[in-house]
Amino acid sequence: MNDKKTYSISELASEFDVTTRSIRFYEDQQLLAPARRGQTRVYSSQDRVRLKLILRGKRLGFSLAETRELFELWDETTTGSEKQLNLLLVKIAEKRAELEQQLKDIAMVQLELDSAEARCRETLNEIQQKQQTE
Amino acid sequence: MNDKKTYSISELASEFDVTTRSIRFYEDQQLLAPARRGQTRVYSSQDRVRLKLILRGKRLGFSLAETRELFELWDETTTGSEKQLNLLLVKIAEKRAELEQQLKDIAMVQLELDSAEARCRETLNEIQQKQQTE
DNA sequence: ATACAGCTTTACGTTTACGTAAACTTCCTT
DNA sequence: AAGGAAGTTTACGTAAACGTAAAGCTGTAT
Repeated sequence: MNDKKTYSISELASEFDVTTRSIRFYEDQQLLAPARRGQTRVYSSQDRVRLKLILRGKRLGFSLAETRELFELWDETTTGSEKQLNLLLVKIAEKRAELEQQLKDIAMVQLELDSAEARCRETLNEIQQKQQTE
Repeated sequence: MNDKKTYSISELASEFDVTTRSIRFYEDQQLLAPARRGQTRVYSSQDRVRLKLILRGKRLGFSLAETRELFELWDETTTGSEKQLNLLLVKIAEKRAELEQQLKDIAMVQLELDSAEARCRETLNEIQQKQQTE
């Protein structure tokens, strides 16, 4: 089955370089639901994967609400009714479109960085030419 | 030279589907600096480009502060000192790394969407099989 | 002349995503 | 037994990115 290893909150926090406060907040926002041993949170490897996904979403500028929505989509892939599932396919397509827009945006910004770097190097060259002739 | 056309704040707002409030806020945060005719803002085509860049940054999850930093980098490509310029190259490299991380993240999320879609279609098939045999 | 459409500033309100502090339990170590 | 180290809840604070009035100026169409 799945890795049966478990994690404490601070293990996950240091592994992913986030605060425990953040992890608890994600739980508060329904993005995580760790087990408890007494009142202590015990994270499974699935929980760990979810955390990884949350942080990945953040790097792409997803809000926590958006990421939670994605999780809900995923969860409903097995349980949903026919109508639900068709709606899901639509939402998945929407997310795809979003990602492709981001790919375009990244390509554009990369071009801008290329351009900035080129100008930067030109100016540096000019400066060094001057210093040679002085 | 550059397009000498100018734009009103509401023209830009409707073109890019943002509120005038947002545009003024970007100015407040030093991301835009339109000319004035009397007290009315007059946006040049360069201003328009900057706005486009701001929104592109937003789609990539950049904060306004980050985008402003990028603008400052760009502006300094002509004026900076040698030390400045070398520091700039470092910053540009950092941004590049960020973008490449985002590319990886997007690829991963795309795989997850593939997977979700597949599961979705499977479940739909099962449902339809059942309906056939009933 | 007035009305209104579009611009302006000022300023308080709101949401998101946490930070930070206080006060408490639990378990281990010295 | 006494004190940390790591966990917990509760709650107020904060930065970012605007939303949302309120109140006023400004050109122009009726």
